[in-house]
Amino acid sequence: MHSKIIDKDSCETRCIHIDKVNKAKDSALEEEETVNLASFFKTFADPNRLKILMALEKQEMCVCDIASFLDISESAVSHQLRYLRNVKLVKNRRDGTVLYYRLVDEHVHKIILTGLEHVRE
Amino acid sequence: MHSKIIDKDSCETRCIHIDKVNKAKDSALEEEETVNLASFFKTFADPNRLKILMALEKQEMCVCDIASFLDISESAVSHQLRYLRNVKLVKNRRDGTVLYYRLVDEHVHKIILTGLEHVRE
DNA sequence: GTACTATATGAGCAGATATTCATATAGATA
DNA sequence: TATCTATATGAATATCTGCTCATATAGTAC
Repeated sequence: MHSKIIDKDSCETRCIHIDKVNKAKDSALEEEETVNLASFFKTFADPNRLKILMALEKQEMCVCDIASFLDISESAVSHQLRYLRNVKLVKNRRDGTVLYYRLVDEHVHKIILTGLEHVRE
Repeated sequence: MHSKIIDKDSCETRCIHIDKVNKAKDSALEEEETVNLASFFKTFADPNRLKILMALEKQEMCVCDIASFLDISESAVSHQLRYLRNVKLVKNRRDGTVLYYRLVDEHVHKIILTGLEHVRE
């Protein structure tokens, strides 16, 4: 079981359990899907972005409200909102010069809740 | 409703809807808990770490198996496994010189599944 | 003991990322 | 029209992150 097997596709790679490696490869997601999934989690991996998402779960807010809430610059908020817009987690509506942001994804709540379950042990 | 209100706690901050800001502050998590939550999501935000976690959902694997599976160096894998050990998502058992890694958290599966639901629309 | 194997670890580095700052733009008001 | 307000955006920067490389360590085999 511990026999050394050299993988034929990459001569550099040492591999003890080729059956395990093959099983992992067979059940793995497509590369693109994995990258997208990691990218999705990255959205929640920044404290300020996470705070914005959690705040927007309760109510729509404008840029300067969020800046005041987070105590960071409006520019920083605007950059984060662009990020969240790009990944299609928030949308905005305009009322005069004010832009009100809101969540547009029903998975956000579920993701955060599941994460909280872990953090709280 | 659009009256300009200056927040008394920070004179620099402009704030249009102080009621919304206060509501956001009231329902927000503790700073430490938010940071921990963001940190937890960061674990899933790297493609290689995510692949390791998904592979370990199926079976325990040793370092060189994972390196072969991901086609990255054993050192890189070892660093990522240390990361995952530190955040208490994996544990290992020793058999001679070989260390077999496995998942130790039941939330991993749920988090990944919920993320996948989103990525797949 | 020595030699070998599997893994761990620290330093260094290249690329990513979140913020700041200065400037631009869209809509409101006069 | 000009000016003000709320937000957007690009460039620059400082910090963070994941990898490589060299070295160390723990266990095995002799």
